[in-house]
Amino acid sequence: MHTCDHEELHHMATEAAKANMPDEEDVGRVAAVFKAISEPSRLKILFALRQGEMCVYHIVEAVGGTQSAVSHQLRMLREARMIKARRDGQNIVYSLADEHVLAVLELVCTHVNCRI
Amino acid sequence: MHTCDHEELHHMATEAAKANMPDEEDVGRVAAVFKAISEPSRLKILFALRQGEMCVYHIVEAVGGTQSAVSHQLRMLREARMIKARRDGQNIVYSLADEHVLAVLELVCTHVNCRI
DNA sequence: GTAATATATGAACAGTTATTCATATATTGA
DNA sequence: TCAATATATGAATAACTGTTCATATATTAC
Repeated sequence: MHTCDHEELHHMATEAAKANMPDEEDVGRVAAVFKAISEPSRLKILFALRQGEMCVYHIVEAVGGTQSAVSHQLRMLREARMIKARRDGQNIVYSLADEHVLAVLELVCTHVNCRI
Repeated sequence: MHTCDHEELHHMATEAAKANMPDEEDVGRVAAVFKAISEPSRLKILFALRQGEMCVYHIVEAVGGTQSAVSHQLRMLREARMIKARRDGQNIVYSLADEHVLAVLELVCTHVNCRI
């Protein structure tokens, strides 16, 4: 049996934690969002799109890498609803999905002392 | 040569994006934070610690899994400065690192329509 | 000192993921 | 219709990551 100095306090926290734990599905959806923006290559795309909407060719120019790789990454960001796409003639134009995206980026940049 | 309807506008965005892109090291540090909280198992630990500080044994109780797995996860969260640790006798007591952590969680939960 | 408890860690394996390559789809202009 | 351009995608592979198992470290009680 486990004991620690703050046994009762911690045990109450444990019970509360279990009671207030989001269900597996919600945890998974939140994790998926973080996973989408946890790779440097995808993160760069988000940083680039702070400047406004861009088509794929220009995103490739801004962040580097091949068209194919960027396209795969764009799909993941789109599926996580971090960016949105619209067609404009031959081009697909991407932009940040909503204000949450920028807010999260800014929060974490502050957290790691990175000025953006 | 690439062309699109908003050629000049996009090109300016591309140039601005390159100019304002954080350097590789900063991108990496931001990505590392998101990576740390992009696994359901680690995310659950953060959700659990919303209730207050807990020692490892109680975290294991709250989130499930083995002591070893949880311990590995705790290390990653600690290295990403999402949680902090203090020793209390035989126990190591963990808690959320600062207010940013909760703020980021709440933002993303809102984003995916998950009430926490 | 030893035993017991709490936590951490290294190595190995299994599962996941990012990139590359080749190719497919969609749009435009002729 | 066909050619050119822009973007997307399936499959394969290489790199990465999470978990498990065994073991190590640190603290307390005796």
